[in-house]
Amino acid sequence: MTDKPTPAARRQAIVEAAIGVFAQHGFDAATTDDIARAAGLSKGGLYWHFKSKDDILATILMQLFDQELGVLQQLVAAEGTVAPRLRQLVAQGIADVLQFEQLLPVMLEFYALAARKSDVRQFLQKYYQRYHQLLGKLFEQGFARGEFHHGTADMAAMTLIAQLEGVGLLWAVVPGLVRLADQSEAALDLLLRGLMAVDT
Amino acid sequence: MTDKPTPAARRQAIVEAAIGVFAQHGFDAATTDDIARAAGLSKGGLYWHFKSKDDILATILMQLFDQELGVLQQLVAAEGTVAPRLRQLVAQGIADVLQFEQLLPVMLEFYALAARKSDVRQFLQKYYQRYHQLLGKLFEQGFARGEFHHGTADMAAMTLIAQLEGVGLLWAVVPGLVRLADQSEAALDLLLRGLMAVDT
Amino acid sequence: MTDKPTPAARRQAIVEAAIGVFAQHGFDAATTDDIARAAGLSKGGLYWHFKSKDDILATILMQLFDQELGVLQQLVAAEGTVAPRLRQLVAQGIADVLQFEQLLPVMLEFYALAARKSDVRQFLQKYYQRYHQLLGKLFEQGFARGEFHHGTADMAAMTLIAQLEGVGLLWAVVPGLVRLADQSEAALDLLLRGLMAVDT
Amino acid sequence: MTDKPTPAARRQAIVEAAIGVFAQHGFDAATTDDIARAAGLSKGGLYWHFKSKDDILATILMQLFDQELGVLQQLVAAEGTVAPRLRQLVAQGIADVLQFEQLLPVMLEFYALAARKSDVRQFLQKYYQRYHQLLGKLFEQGFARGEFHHGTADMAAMTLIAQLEGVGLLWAVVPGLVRLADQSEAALDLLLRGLMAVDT
DNA sequence: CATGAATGAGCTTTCATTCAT
DNA sequence: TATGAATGAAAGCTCATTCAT
Repeated sequence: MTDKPTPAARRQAIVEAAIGVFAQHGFDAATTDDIARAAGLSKGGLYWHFKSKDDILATILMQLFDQELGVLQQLVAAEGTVAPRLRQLVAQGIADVLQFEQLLPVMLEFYALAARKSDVRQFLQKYYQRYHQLLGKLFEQGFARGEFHHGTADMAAMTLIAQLEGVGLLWAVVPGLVRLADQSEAALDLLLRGLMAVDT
Repeated sequence: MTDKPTPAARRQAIVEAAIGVFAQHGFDAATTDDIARAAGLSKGGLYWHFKSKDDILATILMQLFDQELGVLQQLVAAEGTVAPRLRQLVAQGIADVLQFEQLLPVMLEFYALAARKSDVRQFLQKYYQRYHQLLGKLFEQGFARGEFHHGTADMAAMTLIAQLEGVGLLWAVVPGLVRLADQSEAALDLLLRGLMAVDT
Repeated sequence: MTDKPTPAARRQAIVEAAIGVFAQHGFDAATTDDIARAAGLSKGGLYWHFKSKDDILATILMQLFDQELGVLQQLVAAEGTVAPRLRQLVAQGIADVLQFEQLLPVMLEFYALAARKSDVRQFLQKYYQRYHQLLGKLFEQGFARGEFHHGTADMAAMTLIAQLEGVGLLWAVVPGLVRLADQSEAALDLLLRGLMAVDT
Repeated sequence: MTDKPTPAARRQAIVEAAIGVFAQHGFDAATTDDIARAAGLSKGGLYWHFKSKDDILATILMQLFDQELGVLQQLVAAEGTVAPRLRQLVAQGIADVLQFEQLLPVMLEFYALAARKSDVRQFLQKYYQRYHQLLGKLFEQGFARGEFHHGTADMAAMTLIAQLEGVGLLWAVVPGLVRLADQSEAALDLLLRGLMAVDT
C-alpha cells in the first residue's frame, strides 16, 4: 500500500502540480480547484500546506531564482579566464529557460505584478541587485586579468542581463522568431568582442 | 452646451481612460466599471463602442505597436551612415518607453497572454517579424556601406531588439536598478563596437 | 405583462424576502442565494440593489427602529394624562413585537454583534439614548402634572424600557412561558403603582 | 515535569479557554482552531474531550445556568422577610453578570438559536420554568407573610425576571447607557413599592 | 490521549456581458 | 447612443469534523 508521503514530499508534489497548472492557464486563470485536483488532494488539504495561491507561486519562484543565483555564484568563484565562464553561464541560462519553458509566461505575469505590489517589487529588486553584483564581479575579473579593455564591468553586466532577459522574453512570446541558444551565444560573442576591442 | 462628441472622439476618450485604469490596476484587475466611470459613461455605453474588454486593450496596443513600426520605417528609409540612425532609434525607443511607462506592466501581462492565446501570439509574431525585418535592413545598409564587418545583419538586429526589450523589462520591474537611457545607449555602443571590430 | 417594478419597489421586495429568510435561518445561516431566490432575482441582481448582506440587514433594522421612535415621539407630543399614553405605548410595542415576531431572533444576533462591532454598538447606543430621552420626557410630564410622586423620570423610563425588552426577550426565547400582552400590561401597572405611591 | 492533568482538569481548561475565545469572537466566528490553540492542544485532541463545538458551548452554559438556579434555591429556602432576600438575589445577579460580562453577547447568540433549534428552546424553557417557579415561591412567601398586597406572585416573579434580563441586555449592548447595579436595585425598589401598596 | 493531515461542502462577493427602454 | 438593471458563472478561502497513527 502506498506509504503515505512525507509532508515535504507532499509540498513538492503540490508545487509540481501547480507548475503545470499555472503554465497551462496562467496564474490568474488557474483555480485552486485545478491545482488541488492535479495534486491529487482536496482544496482543504492544499490549504493545509500552503496558505494561499500566492504562497504557492512564491514558493515556485523562489526555487527558480535561488537556483539561478547559485549557478552564478559558482562561476564567480571559479578560476581562470572569464570568457569561457561567461559562455558557461549563458549555456546554463539557456538550459534553465528550456527546462522551465512552461513557466515563462507565469513569470511575466509575476513581473507585471511588481509594478503594483511593492513586496513583489522588492523581492525582484533584491534578486537583480544580487545578480548584477555577482555578474559585475565576474566581469571585473576580466578587466583585472586584461581580457577586457572597453567599458565598465557594471555596464557590461547589466548589458548581458538585459540581453538574456530580452532573448528569453522574445523566445517565450514569439518562439518561432528566435533561436534561443544561437541568439544568446551570438549576442555574448558580440558583447565579448566589444569588450575586448582596444580603443583606437 | 458641450457639443456632443463625435463617435471617434468618444472612442479615443475611452481608450485614454482605459490606459489610466489598466496602468493603475493591471488588465485583469481593472473592471469595466472602472473604465466606464473614468470615461464618464455607463457600462452599457462602453459596450456600444467596444465589443469587449479585450477589444479595448487590443485597440490601445495596436496604436502603440503601429507607432513603433512607423518610427523604424522612417529611419530605414533615411539616408546616410547607419550608426547615428541607430542611435536615433534607441533615443526614440527610450522616449516611447518613458511616455508609456505606466503601460509597461500591462504589456507584460499581454505578452504572458501570448503563450496561451494563439491570436495574441500571432499578432505579436507579426509585429516582431516586421520589426526584425526592418531593423535587419538597416543593419544591412551598414554592412553594405562598410560600417560593420562582423556578424550578420539579422543577428545584430535581433540582438538590438532583445537588448532594448530586456532593458525595458528590467526598468519596468526594478526601476531603481537600471538607468534606462544610459544603459540603452551604452549597450548600443558596445554592440556597434562589436560590429565594427575587424577580425584579427 | 407585469410592468417592471420601480427600483424602490424592487428594494422593498428584497427587504421583505430577506426578512423571511433571516427569520427562518438566522442572519449567519441565511445565504445570499436564499435571499435572491426568495426575492425572485439573481444573486448578481441582489448586489445591484444592496452592497452586502449586512447592508440588507441594516436596512431592515433601521426601518424597525425608526418606526419605534416615531410612535414614541407622537405620544410624547400628545396632550393629557400620562398613564394612558404609556398604556398606549405598551400596546403599540406589543403589536410591533407581534408583527415582527419572526425577526426577534435576528435582532438578538444583531445585539450580540454590538459587543464586537463598534459601529453597531454606536447605532444602538444612539437609538436607545434617543428612546430613553423621549420616554424620560413623557414621565417628566407625569411628575409635573402630579401624577407620579416617587422616583425619577429617568429611572422610570429606563425601568420601562428594560421591562419591555426583557419581556420581549423572554417571549422570543421561551414563548410558552410568557403571555406577551398580559405580562407587559401587568408590569406597567405595577410600575405605575410604584410611581404613584406616596411615600409614607 | 508537569504531571499530566486529569481528564476532568483538561476539560475544564478547554472550557475556560473556550469562554475567552467565544467572548472575543462570538460563537460563530470562533473557530475550533482558536479554541484548541488557546487550550494548548490540537484540534484532534479537542475533539477527544468534546464531541462538537456546540457541545463546548452547552457545557459552558449549563454551568452558568446551574449556578444561577443554585443561588435562587438557597434564597427560597432561607427564612425571614422576603424583601431583603430579593435584594440579595438582585445583588447576586449583578455580581454574576459582571463576572461573566464577556459571555453576555454569546448568550444572546444562544438565545437567538432557541428560536430555530427546538432542543435549545427546550433547554431554556426548562430553565426559565424552574427559575420562575422558584422565584414565584419566594414572592408567595411575601404574600403569605403579609409583606405584599398587590398583584400575584407569578406575575411579580415574571416581572422581576424580565426586568433583570432587560437590564442585562441593555447593559451588554449599550453599556454606557445603563448603570447595572443602580438600575437593577432601583427597579426592584419600584417593584417592591408597587407590591406593597395597598389598594385605595 | 493526542496529533497532523485531510476532507468537502459552503459562502460572499465580483464582474464581463447583455438588453429592454 | 446611452442607461440602469440584471444575469450567472466563477473563485478563493474557511472550517467543523474525522481518523490513521
